[in-house]
Amino acid sequence: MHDRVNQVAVGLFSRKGFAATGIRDIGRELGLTSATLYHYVANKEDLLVGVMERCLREYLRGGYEAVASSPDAVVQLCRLVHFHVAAECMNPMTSQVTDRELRSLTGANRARIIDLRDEFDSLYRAVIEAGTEQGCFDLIDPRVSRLVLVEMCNGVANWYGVDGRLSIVELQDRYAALARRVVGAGSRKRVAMLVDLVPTRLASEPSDAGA
Amino acid sequence: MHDRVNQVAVGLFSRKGFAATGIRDIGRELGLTSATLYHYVANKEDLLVGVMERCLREYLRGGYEAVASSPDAVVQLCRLVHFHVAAECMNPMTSQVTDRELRSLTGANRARIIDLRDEFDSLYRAVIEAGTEQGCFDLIDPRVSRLVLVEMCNGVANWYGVDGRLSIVELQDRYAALARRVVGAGSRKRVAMLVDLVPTRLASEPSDAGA
DNA sequence: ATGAATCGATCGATCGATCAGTCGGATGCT
DNA sequence: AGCATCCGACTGATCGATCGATCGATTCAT
Repeated sequence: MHDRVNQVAVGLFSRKGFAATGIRDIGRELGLTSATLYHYVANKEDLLVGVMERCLREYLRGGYEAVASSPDAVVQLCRLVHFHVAAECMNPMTSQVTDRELRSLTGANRARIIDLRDEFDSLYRAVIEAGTEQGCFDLIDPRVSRLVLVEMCNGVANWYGVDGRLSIVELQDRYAALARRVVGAGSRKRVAMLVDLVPTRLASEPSDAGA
Repeated sequence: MHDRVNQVAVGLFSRKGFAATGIRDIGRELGLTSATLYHYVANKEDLLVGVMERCLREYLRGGYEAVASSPDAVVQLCRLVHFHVAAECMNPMTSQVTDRELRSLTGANRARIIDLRDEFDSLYRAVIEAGTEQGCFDLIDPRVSRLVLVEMCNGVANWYGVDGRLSIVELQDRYAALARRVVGAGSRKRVAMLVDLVPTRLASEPSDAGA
């Protein structure tokens, strides 16, 4: 039941935003009273911060695995982007909420989530530094390149799902190729992708069956 | 005074979100009662939709000008990205609100803003089609490339201002170079930038003097 | 005197959250 | 088997606060 609460909440947070979603809205969609909801959740912000933290930890898990899977910076980048894109596709609503609702958090919660998000960004920073040291990147600007890479991958969740003309695998390949262009790593070298590096379908991601 | 209302509103909408911002919050920051605010604004949603529409119309104005300034698709892309990036830098909060608060609009307002946003996206689509016909682009995927271009430019507003280590001009050049890489238009050809294609500082953009 | 700007008071609605209490099934004791 | 107990799920009622919005009245410059 905890999962169902998270799914319904993420669905509403993603569609209407955290502040515009009432405790009663979540309960109604579950056939519960708002009072009952407090049996599963301490308060509204804890519900949000829990979703965001579990999402970011999954991103970090896969991100670290992708970067650690090879010493070659080009391979690292391709695998990181591969994972990032697939994770966004499999959890579009959860990712959207995690991306956009930072402003709804207060105090220590906000600080904790910011740290996790920064830690994920640092994976891209590490890959870019590795590529620079290895001399296999032709960077226009390290910082701007990193911001563009993160932004373009995060953006997938904004349209994937409503526009699913491409499969996840097709999208992964296109994004990896684009990422190589962004960092100036030619497409000469062929990169073998790990098939066992699979993002998790988060428990907070709505099944879409109710949409 | 209408401008000051818009500026304060955009500042709060950008920081806390539309739904989490109360009418009284806006008034307080202006030294006004919530009742007085209704002398300048019909209602809360009209305040938001006005800001968004004026923002998008400015984006469209400059976008059309950029694309119409040359028949060469590479030049069109560079100038479009140049303008887009500069507009985001000069109006980060207004752009952020326009990007993120679509969900807060209802009915006809939402439809109207979606149309304007789609019209702006179509500028990128037109440039990509022109580049394809002219044979000067080496595209990985037309649709994905367009989404990535729009997303990476829109993303500038998310960090510019808090991290202003680069001037607008420096950022424009880096983004234009990255955009050429994304569409596979080599950096061989030199593109002269129009200096008179300048984005407007919107009346709704806070002066930052109060921050 | 006309009209824009401003106010305090107030409307009904909704907000997040709390409370005491009901219900049914599992558990443990005799 | 019979009874007591406990606990998780759940509820209606209600709290104080705040929400967007409206009203008549007042101020003030032209």
